[in-house]
Amino acid sequence: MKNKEKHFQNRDVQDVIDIIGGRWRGAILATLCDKAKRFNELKRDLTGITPRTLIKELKFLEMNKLVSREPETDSAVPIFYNLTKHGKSLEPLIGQIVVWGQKHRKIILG
Amino acid sequence: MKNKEKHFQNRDVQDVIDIIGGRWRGAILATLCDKAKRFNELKRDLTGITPRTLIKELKFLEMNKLVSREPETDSAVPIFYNLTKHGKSLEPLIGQIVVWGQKHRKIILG
DNA sequence: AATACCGGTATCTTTTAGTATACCGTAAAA
DNA sequence: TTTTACGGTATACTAAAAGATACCGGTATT
Repeated sequence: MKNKEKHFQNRDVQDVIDIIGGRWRGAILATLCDKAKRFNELKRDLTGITPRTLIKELKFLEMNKLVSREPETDSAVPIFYNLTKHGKSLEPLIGQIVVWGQKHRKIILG
Repeated sequence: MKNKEKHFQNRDVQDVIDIIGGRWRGAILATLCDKAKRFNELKRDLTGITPRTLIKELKFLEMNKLVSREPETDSAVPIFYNLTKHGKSLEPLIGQIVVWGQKHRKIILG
């Protein structure tokens, strides 16, 4: 197999799935594409998520530099979660995912 | 919020994650982007997968019309798994995922 | 005739992800 | 001053995914 023709490494795909996959991460990122949100705001928007899961996923996304929690300095000011610049770079990808998903639904149902 | 500015529905993203997510599905699809493969060939390429998991995921992908198992007619001819046309339509998406993943790795490690 | 590969299935155990629910300190609103 | 919202933490549980391992009938190979 020539290098030019070489295809995706499994790991490459898996790395990304590990990040945006799972029950909630894609949804969290997608809803933050909208705007920065506060903890309880997220909890309301992501119907059914428990605080434990939410905080766990947010921390994971923070660690992966996709989401920021601001201000880092303590107290007095309300805390907002937002996409980082890096997180925003996912937006077109998520957009394409959504488009494909809608097409897919038609094929499966139609 | 104007409709034009309306953002992704959580469900849209989740639907797709449900399909390409999970420990192996992305990898299976990615490796089938390469070429049609036989069961044991897939098993070798997807290092560490058990036959139980492989057959389960293949059936799932078949049900979702992303992968075909041919020939359907029984026996005598070797069985190949391949992407369907619909499955192939995932290829650009997977490509974009891979690109983003590589960029992401640099950011996390660098 | 024996061995090995193919395309799986069956059973059991472990791991992981997610759920349920209660609670806590702080701050602002009523 | 009692209540409510915020931003979580703690503990315990459950269900789903995945792994380990053995096995099986059919075909091809030696």
